[in-house]
Amino acid sequence: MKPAHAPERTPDRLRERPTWLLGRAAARASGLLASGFGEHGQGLRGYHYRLLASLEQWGPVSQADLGRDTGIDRSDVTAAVRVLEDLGLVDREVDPANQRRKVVSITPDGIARLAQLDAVLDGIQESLLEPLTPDERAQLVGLLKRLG
Amino acid sequence: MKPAHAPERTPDRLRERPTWLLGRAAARASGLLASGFGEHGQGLRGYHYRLLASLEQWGPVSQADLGRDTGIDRSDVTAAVRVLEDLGLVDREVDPANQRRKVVSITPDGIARLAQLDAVLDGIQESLLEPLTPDERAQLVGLLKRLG
DNA sequence: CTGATGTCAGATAAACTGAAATAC
DNA sequence: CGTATTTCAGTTCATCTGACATCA
Repeated sequence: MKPAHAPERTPDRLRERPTWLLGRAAARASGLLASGFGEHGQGLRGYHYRLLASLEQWGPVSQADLGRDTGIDRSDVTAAVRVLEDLGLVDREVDPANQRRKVVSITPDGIARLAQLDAVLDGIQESLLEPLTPDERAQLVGLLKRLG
Repeated sequence: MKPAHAPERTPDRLRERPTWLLGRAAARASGLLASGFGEHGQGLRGYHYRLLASLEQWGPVSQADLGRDTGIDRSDVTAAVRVLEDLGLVDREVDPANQRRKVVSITPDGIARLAQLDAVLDGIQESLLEPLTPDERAQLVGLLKRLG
């Protein structure tokens, strides 16, 4: 009775909406990311990558600053840093000049792992942007940066 | 002792990554969406909007098809449709030709509500895309569509 | 029997909230 | 005292998984 389900019946109200398109693209990216990190990331997730990237670039900082730099809530930084510490990817010590602070720094293992994760991300990025030419990719990046 | 926290210390590894930029933009969009729908949506969320939009455009369908059209899992369709039904925005009846199916259709109230939500989304879209010119917005939409 | 459908119960990842202890 | 830091516990939203009874 019922005709076969049409493959593309996304409502027009969504089709052209930037909010929707952004959500779809981000969902695809995060799907790729989850499976990529699942295979090669050994339990690490987006939060961990962000923290390692920040530590590698900016050097040791307190957890609170780490949260500000990466846009991760302090309470979530706590848990993620503990994971990284247990894996030996970061060190953490109390700041002698301020006993409240715990200064986090990346270890050589952490730097190596960051490089691996970066390679994983390169692959993800490639498959995500595969439909676009290099020029278009740069265009997209430029436009997205302006939205920040 | 410690210098004031620099405002922009997003790691370079993230700054230029489409995956990251997409995530940030989508997060901003969904934040705007949550607050916009919170104020004017009377408890409705993204799922409900998507379902109403699909029903309005394509007419009555089974819940399973509704899920396929909107990219919502059928288990989530169940809950969302129940909410819409309780609000009188959709009707639901068992398909007489196929007792498994429940055919969902949008009501006049649902159509009116959809129009309201659409207006809310217009506002959200405007504040999200405010930094871009009309040409750039169209460019962005075009590029994002190609990623699907 | 196979397969589609609707439903439920629960898990997940990312983000946020509120409260507390500690140190400045 | 007021404020910053870390931590814990709990919550939200969107998404997904697995199981199950029903019916074609």
